[in-house]
Amino acid sequence: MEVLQILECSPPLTREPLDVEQAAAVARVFKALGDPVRLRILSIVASRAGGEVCVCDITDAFDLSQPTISHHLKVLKEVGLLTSERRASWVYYRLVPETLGELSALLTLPAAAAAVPR
Amino acid sequence: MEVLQILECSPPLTREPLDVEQAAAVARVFKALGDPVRLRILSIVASRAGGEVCVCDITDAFDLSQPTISHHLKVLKEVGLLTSERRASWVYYRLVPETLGELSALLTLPAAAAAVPR
DNA sequence: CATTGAAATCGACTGGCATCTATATTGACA
DNA sequence: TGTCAATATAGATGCCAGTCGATTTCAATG
Repeated sequence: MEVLQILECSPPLTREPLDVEQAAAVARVFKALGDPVRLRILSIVASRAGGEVCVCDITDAFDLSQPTISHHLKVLKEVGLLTSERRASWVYYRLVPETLGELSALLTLPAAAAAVPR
Repeated sequence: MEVLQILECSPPLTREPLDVEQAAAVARVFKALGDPVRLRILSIVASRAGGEVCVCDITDAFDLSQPTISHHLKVLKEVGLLTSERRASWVYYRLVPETLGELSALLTLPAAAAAVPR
């Protein structure tokens, strides 16, 4: 649950080695991203104007059973990449931008290395 | 092998949904990052001044067998995060910064969402 | 050319994960 | 309150992945 807090304290990979605890927490998040279905789900939610996506819309986008989609949503939620809110009969998921931002920062290159000539 | 090329063509997650092929390629890389041992290995290599790390140094940093470390290095190499070079009896691994950079870009938030006030 | 040390490959074991079907829960509404 | 639709949970199954010990490959060097 405190994945985001650990992410906030983890230095970029290029700065210093991760300690065991940091590596475990960060790996949990990347593992969640390490499935093509979850990546597509995340990109659907993250790119949706308005920020919200109903579960039924996500399910329609895949050729998978409803429980399977529900499982993937749960995984993404558990690692802090998504949140959900129920309104009436429907559940809406939205991105947690902070978590994605921390991950991006973790992978950021130092300015020198970022310049890639030719 | 063309993982880097697909990464280069993949839009940020917040921009538009990934297609099936992009998601598969990107997931391969994130799956490689989804193991705490590999994350630590990567951070050791990425943060090393000089850019190079000998396998023996990596092995020493873990309480795992040499074949296990070798296996993890192979995984990181297969997804384009590391390269290796043999010199004399030793093999040196170094980071492929482009791949890390592409991943970071993939997770980048639009400027508006990136501003996270306390 | 034999030996030694570094690293990779092989084969086996085991635990975990993606997926499914079936069932439960939740909320709306007649 | 009973039914229906949307999600979540439970349980089962088949496969993949992390780890190990044993072995092989490769290069240096005596």
